[in-house]
Amino acid sequence: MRAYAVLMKQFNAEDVWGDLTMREYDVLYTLSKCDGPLRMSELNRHVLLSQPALSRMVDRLVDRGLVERCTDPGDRRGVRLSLTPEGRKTQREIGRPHARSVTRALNVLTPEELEQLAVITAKLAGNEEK
Amino acid sequence: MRAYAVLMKQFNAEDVWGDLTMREYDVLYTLSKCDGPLRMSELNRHVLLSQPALSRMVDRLVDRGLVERCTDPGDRRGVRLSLTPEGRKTQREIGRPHARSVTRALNVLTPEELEQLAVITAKLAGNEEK
DNA sequence: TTAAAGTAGATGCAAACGCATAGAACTCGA
DNA sequence: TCGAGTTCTATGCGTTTGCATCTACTTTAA
Repeated sequence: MRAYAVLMKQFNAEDVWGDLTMREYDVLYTLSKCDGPLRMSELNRHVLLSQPALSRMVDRLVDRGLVERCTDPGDRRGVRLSLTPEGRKTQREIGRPHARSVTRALNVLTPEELEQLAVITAKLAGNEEK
Repeated sequence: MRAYAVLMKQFNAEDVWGDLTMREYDVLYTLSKCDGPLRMSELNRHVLLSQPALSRMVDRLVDRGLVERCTDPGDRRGVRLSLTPEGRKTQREIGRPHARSVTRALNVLTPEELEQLAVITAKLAGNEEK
């Protein structure tokens, strides 16, 4: 957790975020990865935010033309979220320099350690239920 | 980051926090570790919060009698923060069950992986400057 | 078929956050 | 020793967050 705090502060201090917050970028990034529309609840699993907070954040991103929200035809109380072309563009523009920051931060690790970290985090993230 | 989000949501869902938030506990925990009074800025390095937010959070913890704030005699613009006995007690009461959650979460890792994780996070956290 | 229970997402509201900035204390060179 | 620059923490203010709750839709089972 200490490591996470340190890294996040570094990333946050990097001047690459344009007029997005890191959390907003996180949403755009997640949407850009799992292509195909995502459900609110799916997205919520990836982002460290409460469901109402995420709901309103998506509101704002929709208002700003970065995200599209359309009701799921299969389950009409659900929602399908996807990036607009504009949103995809924004994500890429910010993602590029951010990826460099991440690479730089991870440079202190040896290749074996990187590999180990990948395995470990996958295990931890996979352990979703108690 | 995915792993962090998953773990944090698990921990947050655990019903062990009493009337503290996780962030507040984080402050109490940090103070309990580095014994001897901490400076605001030191504390801020450990906690993922902006300086003003931390300042106000300490306000609240002082009001609630968990933390003590006295001006540093050596540098009179600075502040020395320490737990009150009450604060120490609260930290321990919450820390115990929380530690169990953490242990449980880390149980999916092998002892070697735990060791590797410790090394890796130490390296990442040590890399504070760009 | 239909009422009860369950699930997905939205909204009211008070509390907490971040940004910008202020104020007070220290430092250092002239 | 005095003023410019820096550092440490606090405060004003608009925005965002979380909790509780609500609405709307789906599922279950009688």
